[in-house]
Amino acid sequence: MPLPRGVPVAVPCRHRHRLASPTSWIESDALAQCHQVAALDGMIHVAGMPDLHPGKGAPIGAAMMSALLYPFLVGSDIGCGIAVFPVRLRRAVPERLAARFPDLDRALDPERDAADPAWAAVTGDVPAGHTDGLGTVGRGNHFVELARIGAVFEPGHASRLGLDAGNLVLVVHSGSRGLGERVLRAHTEAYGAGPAPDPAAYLARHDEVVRWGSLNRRLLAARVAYALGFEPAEPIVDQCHNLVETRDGGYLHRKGAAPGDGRDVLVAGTRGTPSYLVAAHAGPDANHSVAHGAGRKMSRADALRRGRAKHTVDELRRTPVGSLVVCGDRQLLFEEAPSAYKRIEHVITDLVDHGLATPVATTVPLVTYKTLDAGGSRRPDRRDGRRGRGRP
DNA sequence: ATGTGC
Repeated sequence: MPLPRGVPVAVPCRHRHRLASPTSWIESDALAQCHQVAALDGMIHVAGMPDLHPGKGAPIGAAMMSALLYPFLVGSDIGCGIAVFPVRLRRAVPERLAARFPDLDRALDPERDAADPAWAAVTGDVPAGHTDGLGTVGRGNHFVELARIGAVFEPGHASRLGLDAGNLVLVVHSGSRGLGERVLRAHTEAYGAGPAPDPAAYLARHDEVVRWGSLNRRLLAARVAYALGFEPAEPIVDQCHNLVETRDGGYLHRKGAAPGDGRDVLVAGTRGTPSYLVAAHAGPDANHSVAHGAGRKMSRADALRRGRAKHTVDELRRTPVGSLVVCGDRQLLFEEAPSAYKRIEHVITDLVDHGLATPVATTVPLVTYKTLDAGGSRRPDRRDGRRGRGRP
């Protein structure tokens, strides 16, 4: 089948270039990355989501359809996704619940933690036999969040999901904790950024990693459920936004783009603003995908520099919606500040305006767990908030 | 987003 080259980039956003206006802007760097990807051998169609932003070599917030499979387009965190679990708790006082959150930086050890009830989430074998890091949330933009259903836009749809205004949910955003990185590295060491000569072999390992990511989100939810005192349950939604799937005889790569073909997706806001549960109905123009979150507006370095000038640690740990952010790492707190992200409302408006999704309900944060660690080799606490590099 | 190196 002959395939076109140098295809156009469809960016379903109100604004196609970096703008000074506070709407969902698209950085020119990210757009340039889309055009680079569009020029790859075999590329058929590149769709940028409203949360598009620059990544390492490939854009984040993009769905890329190609006749050839390019592992680097999915990146190292294969299997990363967002799941939403029902929470049956009577009262939800953020301070009390934050204090009861389990340590999600510490892996569940099959031997030492053999008696932990959260293991019930594992039915069958652990994919790839990979028990390292099981039950940990990771870093970066990953989080585990107890939230309350806020606005309900589609009551019928929400009820079918078992959700009504005021209900509590647990939102889990986590990936494959190093396992996907191994799979990408194995390819990259042999073929660099080139396509997979044996797509089936890559896909076999990739699919295991995707299953591992989903299992780990269930484990995280189970750990939190037992610690907070409610029964673990199956997720209401669980969509992976870093993966490749076979479709129409080609390979659809999603990098920070959620499957949008008739599925329900949680589009993550920030640690301090609501997230949106949407019914996605994206067609071929958007490569059957929708945004996965608010999308970074600033690089981590910029967010750190500007955040330190603009925010105090206290105001980032107690947010405008009244939620608490459990984050021992001050640097991460600044990097992940709500002001480092686009406004989620604009991303959702863009999805709606382009007919890609219908908002069902919002989830409003109560407690967001990021990490208890103070961060790498950095010093745990410095008066001025500046980071030392390494210990004395 | 990582594990790893300064």
